[in-house]
Amino acid sequence: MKASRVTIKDLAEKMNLSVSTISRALHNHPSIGKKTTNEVKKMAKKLGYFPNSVASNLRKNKTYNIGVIVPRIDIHFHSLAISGMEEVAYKNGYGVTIYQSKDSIEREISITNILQTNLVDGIIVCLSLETKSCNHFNRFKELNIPLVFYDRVSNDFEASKVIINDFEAAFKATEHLISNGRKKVAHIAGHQDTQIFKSRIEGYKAALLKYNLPIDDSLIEYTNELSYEEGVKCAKKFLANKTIPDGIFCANDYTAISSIQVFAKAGLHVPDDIAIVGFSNYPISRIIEPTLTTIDDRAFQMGQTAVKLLIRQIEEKDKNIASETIVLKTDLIIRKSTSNLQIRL
Amino acid sequence: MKASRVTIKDLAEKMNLSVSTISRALHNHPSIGKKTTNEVKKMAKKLGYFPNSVASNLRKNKTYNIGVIVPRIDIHFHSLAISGMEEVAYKNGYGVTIYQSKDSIEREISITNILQTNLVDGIIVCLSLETKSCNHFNRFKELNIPLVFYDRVSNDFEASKVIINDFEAAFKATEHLISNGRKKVAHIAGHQDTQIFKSRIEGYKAALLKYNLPIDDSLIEYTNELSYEEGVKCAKKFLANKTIPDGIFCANDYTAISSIQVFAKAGLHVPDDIAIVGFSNYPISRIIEPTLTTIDDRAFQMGQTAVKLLIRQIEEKDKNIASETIVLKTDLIIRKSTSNLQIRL
DNA sequence: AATATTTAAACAAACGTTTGCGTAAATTTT
DNA sequence: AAAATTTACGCAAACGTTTGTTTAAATATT
Repeated sequence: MKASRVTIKDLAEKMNLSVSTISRALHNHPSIGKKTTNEVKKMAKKLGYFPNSVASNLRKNKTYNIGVIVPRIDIHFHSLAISGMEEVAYKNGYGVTIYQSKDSIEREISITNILQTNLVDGIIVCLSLETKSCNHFNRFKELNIPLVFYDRVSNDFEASKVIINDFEAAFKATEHLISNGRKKVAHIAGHQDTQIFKSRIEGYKAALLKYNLPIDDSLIEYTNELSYEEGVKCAKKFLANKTIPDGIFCANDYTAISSIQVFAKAGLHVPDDIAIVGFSNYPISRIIEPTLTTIDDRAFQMGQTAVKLLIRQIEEKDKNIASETIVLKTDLIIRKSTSNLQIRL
Repeated sequence: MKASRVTIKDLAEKMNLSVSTISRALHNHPSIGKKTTNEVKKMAKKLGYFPNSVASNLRKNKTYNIGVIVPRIDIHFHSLAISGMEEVAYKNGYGVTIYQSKDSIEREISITNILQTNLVDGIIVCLSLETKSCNHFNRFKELNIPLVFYDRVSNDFEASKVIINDFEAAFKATEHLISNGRKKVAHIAGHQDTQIFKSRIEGYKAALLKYNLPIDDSLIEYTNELSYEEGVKCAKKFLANKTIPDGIFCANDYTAISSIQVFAKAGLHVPDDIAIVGFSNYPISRIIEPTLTTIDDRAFQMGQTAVKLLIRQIEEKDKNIASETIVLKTDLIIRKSTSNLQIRL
């Protein structure tokens, strides 16, 4: 029943020292004698003392806690990113508290309220799909709480950002298809309110342009969520098209996989008849048959980088570090869904 | 530069009231007049007051924070579970701070230290693979901090637990294969130091026993991590076996999928020649061809339930609630990898 | 030996809340 | 109209640290 923790005060009484001496001893403060310091530490261990970080936080006005807002945790991209965040945070003595916006702006705002009362040292955000304005993040500037965006970032809000070059990645992916001999390259696009999907379609178009291929609107299908099911629909539309594509660049892996399956079922061969490129390098992409050529979107590294940036801003707050945007290199991972070495069975 | 927050004290001075009155007004305490209460709230809003939860936490000795230790965040099972946790926690005004043990006992212990100093209100743990003893959790009993295990739990440590009935699920899965007419049912097993994988193999054996089928050791393959690659190896061993199985119950989806692929490549038809059941109902299981019959392991619900249990214990701490073990119902999701309605092409 | 300096520790305030207790003023009861 | 009760608020301590300032003792300097 006696669940009361051992405090510095307890140690002080036990050792006939003042609380300040105990506190300093535990932190190796030079003005405390070696002998006392060691004795204090020994006694602390003996009594099972653990610092109360809440008290320390209050006094120091610092929590060593990072608030993270993600759309959903169970999306592989985000869970990987969070894993990267946790890793770097842990190494630096920070904890990460996770909140899901579930792509709702209302919830995103509500979470910012929580973060504000919780006195987090810094914030990492991947914006919800519904977020148009970032006004609800303004207060963190006033409060001098650093904020780093990753993946879905705001162009209007000045803050550090970690992104990949979606344009370039999409360009590379499309170029890969073209250099593979494909002339009718289609695209399954994401929601155009989101910058990253806009960039991907632009990269796609730029690649067509560069190689003097026409931009054919009937070869572009738009989806809301890039779900597997939507991918099936898009692929079927392509199948029913006047000009059936011989290559598809899909804005994510799920739609790429459904495309593979739809076309295979229709009797077309992937990649011989139609080559397919996805985006994200989800685990499934190396398992599906044929294995899927895709863009590695560096989720883990994105998380790591976001926290590194954030911690630097937290710990050099006085220096008023300028925000920076870090663009991670993406890789095109070439697998069998575009490999022209594959021999038709 | 002036990044100082508005405090209760500021409000008090501004309104010529005492801090205690402000505090009470903000909490709708009955002993503060309606008028004052409203005025205080209005002023709080006007000045942009946000409570400092750290101060409140210190005073109330409660953080509304739940510490979660998972092996890895980017494993789909855990990210789903965490999503469930976050959902319930959020609804109840709690935050979840996530730590990855990375299946290392050393790290798990180190995290418990952090949680102890952080004064979390409760803890949720899925044990690391290396964890043999739970002594490092004992202190939370002394500190009266509730702890709930999920999935990988300890039998020796008295605490609330949320699990599925792995034995029963494995039994169901195997029984399904048998009732499908399979006589030579194999099993790809996980590491036998982990209870859940032990239970699964036992359920498998019990089903064989019930239907008077022999337990053939050559039809059981053990893996360390149930990885896709290991699954490939196991499936190939089965292929090279004297008696090639006509059904496999795999302890997870990845090995099930590699089995599907290995057997298909070998010219066998799934499910006609060999039927395959997985475990977990990963997203990939409804995408792979043939779609995979599998056990839904209720990851999301497990997370929800764990937090519900935990919060109950936190909020009724004085009542000294007895620990309970909740066993979630699993579902066998029948798909094409075991469907005998499938016609051989 | 008197003074100056260094060393080691104590004092006390502060961080922003919450909350038990006390107390005027307002209201009700007799 | 005096006493009892209720209403509305203030006082002050407490939560467990951290840290600027002070102080006493020990050592070094003249």
